[in-house]
Amino acid sequence: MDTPSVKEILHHHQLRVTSGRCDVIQLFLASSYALSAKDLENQLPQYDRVTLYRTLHTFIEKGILHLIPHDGGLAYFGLSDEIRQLLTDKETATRTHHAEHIHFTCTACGRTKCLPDNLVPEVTLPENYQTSEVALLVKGQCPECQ
Amino acid sequence: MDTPSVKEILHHHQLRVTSGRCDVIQLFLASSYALSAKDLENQLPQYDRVTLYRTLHTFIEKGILHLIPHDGGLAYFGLSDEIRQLLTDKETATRTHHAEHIHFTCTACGRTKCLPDNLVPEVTLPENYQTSEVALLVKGQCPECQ
DNA sequence: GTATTAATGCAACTTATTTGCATAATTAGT
DNA sequence: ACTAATTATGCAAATAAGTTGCATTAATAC
Repeated sequence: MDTPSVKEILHHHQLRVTSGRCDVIQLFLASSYALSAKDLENQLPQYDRVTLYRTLHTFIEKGILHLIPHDGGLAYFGLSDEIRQLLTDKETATRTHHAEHIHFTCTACGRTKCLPDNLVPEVTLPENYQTSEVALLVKGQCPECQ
Repeated sequence: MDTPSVKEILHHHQLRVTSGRCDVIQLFLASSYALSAKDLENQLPQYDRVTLYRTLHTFIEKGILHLIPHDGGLAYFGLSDEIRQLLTDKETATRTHHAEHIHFTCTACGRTKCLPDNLVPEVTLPENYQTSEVALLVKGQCPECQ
């Protein structure tokens, strides 16, 4: 059905290995851009909308995907850093893990990409605010659109 | 109907002065938190849903409001910095204008607040990415929830 | 291979947002 | 202030996004 490592990911999270879940993970791996539920529907029409929504929720809960902050009223998802590193570049898996991400949205093609999280700077907030997580969203033009 | 300065804002943007638009601006001024279309519906039930949606869109186009990046499937809006400064603290209107914002979402009460944009740090992106705008989203606990 | 448990698909529902069109209100020019 | 021109509003209805219940099917543990 699949490469062994995708199955491993599911096993490690106590999830049954189904073709739907494997296809969803593969799609995220292949796309390198953040995807919405709508994107999944379009690219995996063999599965019911409801199944895709439930898969997304399950993956969020298990930490396989994360929600990507976005301007409009559409939820976007991306592979969490741990998973991406496990499945693609095990060599670089030693780099430090922040709870922080940089997301880049191209104003030309509209796509959102997860960038390496190694350049998130320190943030200072007003008094009495406690920080638990920092998300950095950058808009501009991506390499493909220049 | 209103304080003169709200009317001025509408005039400056070539928008007709209507009670709906004034009430929406007043609501944003009063709330100090980001609001969704649903929030407007709840707090201004005298206006039709459609009117509120259209008002939000008009204000976005004119730069009176901005969309606030958000995790989930709901669009959130906040007064743009220019407007907020014009209407609330003209004394501090001399501070530098970035195209940058800090938004703070409290994990306890769920509300999102626009913070002063004076502490957005420099961001370095990979090669061939052009930055036009940086949005910084911080999650944690707000002063009221501690 | 069977029992157990979890995932899927379908139908229907709720919530979010948009569009068309007739009516009402605002503004510019007198 | 009065009328014409133009824009905003409300209503109805449509589309889009996301959810829930339940019966069926598939995956796993033994």
